[in-house]
Amino acid sequence: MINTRFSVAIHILTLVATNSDKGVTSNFIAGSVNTNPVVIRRIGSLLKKANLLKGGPGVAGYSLVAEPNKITLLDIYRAVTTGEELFAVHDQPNPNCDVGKNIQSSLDISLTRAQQAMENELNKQTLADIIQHLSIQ
Amino acid sequence: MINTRFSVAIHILTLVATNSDKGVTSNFIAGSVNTNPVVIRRIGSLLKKANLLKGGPGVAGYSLVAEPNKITLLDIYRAVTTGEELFAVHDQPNPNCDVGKNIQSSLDISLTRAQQAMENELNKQTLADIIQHLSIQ
DNA sequence: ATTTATTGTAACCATTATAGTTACATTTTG
DNA sequence: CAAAATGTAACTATAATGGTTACAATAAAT
Repeated sequence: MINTRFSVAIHILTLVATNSDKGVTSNFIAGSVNTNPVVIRRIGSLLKKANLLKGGPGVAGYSLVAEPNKITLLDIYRAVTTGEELFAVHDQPNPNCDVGKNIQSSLDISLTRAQQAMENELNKQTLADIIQHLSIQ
Repeated sequence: MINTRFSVAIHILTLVATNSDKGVTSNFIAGSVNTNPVVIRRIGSLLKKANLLKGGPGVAGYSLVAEPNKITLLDIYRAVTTGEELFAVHDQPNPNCDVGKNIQSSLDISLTRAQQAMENELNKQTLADIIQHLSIQ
């Protein structure tokens, strides 16, 4: 299971997008996510490195760098999973076995396709879609 | 990152498929995967519950229930991730916040699509594809 | 029948990841 | 200068993961 940083990151960006009038502080966000403000700042830090969020020490609250319909879920996913693979593959299969010798590259072909398919779908959806789904419950 | 049980499960089934003459024991498999036989038997147990493998106490080695081209990677994925979601969502968002109140169902819509896309791709690939990739390195 | 080899599973352990927390330096605003 | 934020290091508790030992249960071979 992929950890909650991705869903929390989406939550953060959604709050910033829908409260652009107020100062959306880590404290405010933590109250909505129901966690500690440091957890928010930690993920906020990743989102800033990915150029999705603005803000900094002294500045009260975060703001978006781009419009919600320009921020894809893939952008957010990549921000919080900095380049890691979706599927782990076991380390040291036996090189003296025909299967062990080649299984990693064989797995790589298939698992990369699955990851690609997921990322393609994330790339079709934006923060604006998330916001829209909020209202039509 | 998804744990190595999935890739080890594929490795196990590949060995069983390509060594149907010999008795493919947990010991033999462990030597190829490079782990402890109990780890293999543990995953083997899941694959038996999913009706992908045959074998049992007293019987030396495992054998396949179906032909490799009838076993999809999705079958294997489902066997080792017994029904759990791909993406974790944080637990208790604040119900007194418009975003917190609805974010879980909004996330569910989007993340389910991404999981579906991945599973659709896994469903297109079979154990036979894995075996074929082994030889064309 | 007895021996042998094997699987199934419980129990335990070490390592790692995760999320929460405290503390404090840094920075901007007023 | 004071107040209010953020950034980040450091520490903690909890849980997941994979490895290991141990042993009961089973089937095959002799």
